[in-house]
Amino acid sequence: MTKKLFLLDAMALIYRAYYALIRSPRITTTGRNTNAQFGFTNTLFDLINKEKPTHLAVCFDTHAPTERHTDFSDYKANRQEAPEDLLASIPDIQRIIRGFNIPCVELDGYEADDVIGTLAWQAADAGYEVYMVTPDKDYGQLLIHPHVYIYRPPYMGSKEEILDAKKVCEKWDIARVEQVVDILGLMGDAVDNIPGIAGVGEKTAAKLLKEYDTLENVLENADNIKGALGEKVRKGKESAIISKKLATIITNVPVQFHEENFMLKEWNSKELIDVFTELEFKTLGKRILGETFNAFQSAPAGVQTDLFGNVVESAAPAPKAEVEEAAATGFQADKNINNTLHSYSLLDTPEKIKEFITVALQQTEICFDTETTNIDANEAQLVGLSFSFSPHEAYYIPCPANQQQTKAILALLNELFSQPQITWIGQNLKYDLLVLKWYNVELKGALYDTMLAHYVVEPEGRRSMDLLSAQYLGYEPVHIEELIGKKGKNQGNMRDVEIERVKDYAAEDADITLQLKQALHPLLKEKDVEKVFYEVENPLVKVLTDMEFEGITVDVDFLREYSKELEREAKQFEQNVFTAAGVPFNLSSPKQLGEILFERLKIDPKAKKTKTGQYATGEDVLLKLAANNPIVSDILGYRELTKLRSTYVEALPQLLNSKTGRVHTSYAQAVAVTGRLSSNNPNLQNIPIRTDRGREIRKAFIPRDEKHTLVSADYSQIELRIVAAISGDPNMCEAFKLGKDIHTATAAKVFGIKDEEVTKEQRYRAKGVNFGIIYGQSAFGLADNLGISRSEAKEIIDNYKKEFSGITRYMDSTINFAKENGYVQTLMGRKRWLRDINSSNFTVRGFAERNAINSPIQGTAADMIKMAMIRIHAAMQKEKLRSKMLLQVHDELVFDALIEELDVLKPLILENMKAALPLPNEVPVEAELGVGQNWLEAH
DNA sequence: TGAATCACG
DNA sequence: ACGTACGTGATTCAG
Repeated sequence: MTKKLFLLDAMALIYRAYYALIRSPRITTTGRNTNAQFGFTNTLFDLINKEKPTHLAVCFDTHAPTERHTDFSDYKANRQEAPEDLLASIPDIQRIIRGFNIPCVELDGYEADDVIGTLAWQAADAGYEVYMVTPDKDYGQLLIHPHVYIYRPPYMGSKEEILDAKKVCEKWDIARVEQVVDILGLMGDAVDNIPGIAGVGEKTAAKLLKEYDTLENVLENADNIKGALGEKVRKGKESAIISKKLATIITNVPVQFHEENFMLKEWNSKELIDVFTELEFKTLGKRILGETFNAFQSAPAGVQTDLFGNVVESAAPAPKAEVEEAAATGFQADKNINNTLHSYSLLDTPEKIKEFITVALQQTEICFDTETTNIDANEAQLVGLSFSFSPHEAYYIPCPANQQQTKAILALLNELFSQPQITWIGQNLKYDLLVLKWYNVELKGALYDTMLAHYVVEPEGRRSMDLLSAQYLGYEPVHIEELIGKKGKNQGNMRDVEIERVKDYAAEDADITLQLKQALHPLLKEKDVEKVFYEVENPLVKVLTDMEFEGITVDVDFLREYSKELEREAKQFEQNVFTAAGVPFNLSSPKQLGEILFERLKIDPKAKKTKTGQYATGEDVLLKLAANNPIVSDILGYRELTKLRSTYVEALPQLLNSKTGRVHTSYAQAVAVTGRLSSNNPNLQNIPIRTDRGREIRKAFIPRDEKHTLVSADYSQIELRIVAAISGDPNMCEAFKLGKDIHTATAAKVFGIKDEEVTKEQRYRAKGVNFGIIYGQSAFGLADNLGISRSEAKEIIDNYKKEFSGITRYMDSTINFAKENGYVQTLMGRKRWLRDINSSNFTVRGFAERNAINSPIQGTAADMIKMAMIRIHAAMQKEKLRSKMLLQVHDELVFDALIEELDVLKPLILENMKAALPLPNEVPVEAELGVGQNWLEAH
């Protein structure tokens, strides 16, 4: 058997693991970030399992300076300090490596690539196949030696990749691997601060080498190179020579390859168990160490769940002697069970489907998933359905392109779907429900959406099924890209993929989702978020499905006319700006605009720059300059009109559904950390209203026909009512109870006058403070926002704090709660974790503190309207109304109302909105309702 | 792909 | 001394 040596570039892999999960970091209950430890361990374990190396070593860099640093002081000079979390992970990772009984190699004065290069060549000389495990392309130069390869572990959905000399040459577009150092010398490396030749990148370097073969030859012939490139090369000669030297990996480092040291040995399980327990690697620990790992786990104390997440009696922890024995022996883990032990059946005849239905009818919980032709559920055709009710077992029913046949299959399944006692489990069920609704299929039972379970357990970060599977099951499922290719114009269609492959993919999805449900289910209780999950999020799914199915009618002719008008006016503004500037330029480019305003016209000597070094030209900046510079109002005018045109007026008519001719937005139910919905494709939650020209666009949203009219109902000052209610501040509660205008009442208190004496300006300022409170604003921010002095702002805030001391108390106690518990929560128990709340960094902590104040307010409002939607939806069904709920805009609901139903519908909406979530301290909830021939009129 | 800008609550 | 309001999504430019 050939001997296979794997050499791991530790730091490169650690960095990659850390940043791969940066958007949804793994945090332990004690607040440690374990991205790097998790990712590295996963990679290492998968590698051992899959590639079956006979020999293995991990190479680290040391802190000692290398020859490269002494020769060239800028080397790696602009490399940023690694994040704290990442550095803290290194000792853990070294413990893990020790646990696997793998040697760590490091040598002062040399970098990991030098050590790896030297060992690789020695081992290859000794007859090994050597794989250097790294994402770094620079290693390509070492492939001069046959039997040495680069192994790039799987990353972010792409498969692992083994690079030989030929593949490396293809990647760089060069003829021989020897040229890797030449290309690096020419182009440099921004990460390591290797300069190369200024203005020469990868493509140019490859071109030069095609002609001149080596870097030295390029430099010798510099005088023959024409044009700007020749100039660059002549200027960069010296730099190129240094760069090549820096990029050359040293292969005669004083290390010796001794094969007995690098041989894979038995693991030190005790060490591994200790580290994994400490890092809270539950599923990963189990995957690597097998069932025995559970026996060592103390938390959660002996709780295990059965197939459907019900708590069952757990086995007693293993006796001490057994523990010692297991630790002493060491043992290899089972293979990835998902790959080997599953049974996925293809149900491609009516008989098989019927047989399946008979079994499925016995179940109370079934996991299912649809395969379709389109990511837009409203345009999708069904390609197949998969089901699972037992882990590692799943069924796939293909649906032919012939829609009649597909309907016949669905007719068979309808008996199953209409069972009221079955709970349907799925990941993002709204999608599947919507696809089925277009086939007239409706699910009668309750829903259990794993995406939403994860949302309430961990509202931040992403939750694609692939990610959840990796995180909670330690298993990487088949990626959809492997079937239909990457997103883009060449993306294929699920319909064209071989049925066997779709079966494996689809069945696995249902299987994994079922397992995910089991993994997530105990966390709902652990984190105490069951209420919001069962009473708010899951029941909302069917409501949103129906809203997305309906869509809203858009008056395209009106928009076309309006577009022309906006274009005409925008041109005029643009002309005015060009005239004032004395030169035409791209007014849509903030960069060019900044240069014109602040360098050419010099309208503000104190112009501020953004963090990227450009001039800031945002609306707030420009408004301050508007008084003295007439050009500014033309710029703002242009901005307003082009924004309206490109984002709404031109975009909306492109998004009409092919079947309905209406616009169907999609609501994201698991995106906003506070619990709000968000709307996309198109976003119908940001249709203009604040300016006259913008507001016009609302006229384009109209009822579906002459028998209908639009109804809009919105909560009045809901967030401030929630502040009053949960803070219990007597003055603010009182104002609401008396039905006062809250901003006027606030102004009266703050300025010490009667309600009737409050001026417009005073009310405006009080409104500013009220909003500031909701966001945790400072005096500076208030001053900036209201355009008043800082001292004035401070006085107002001080008065506010005195008059509404309950609110100040609430803010302080909320922050304290967050500091002690690490989270804040809404009235429905929706939580947001604030891991930075105790940070020593002022800015970071400040951000967390403002979140602590704002999230319960914004989140409670979100809970309330979601519950109102569920109630209204149910009441409309009960009354058999044919009017439809169409849109939700955070505190507003829009309906297509059958005119004859208005008398029933209006009170039904208002009463359910008000009663959806009663507030403490008897603070009343008010809602208002309007009717009109378009959205503007109704609002 | 990220930054800047701006639409909404 | 520092930076300064919460939550979203779409469009445009530019590297």
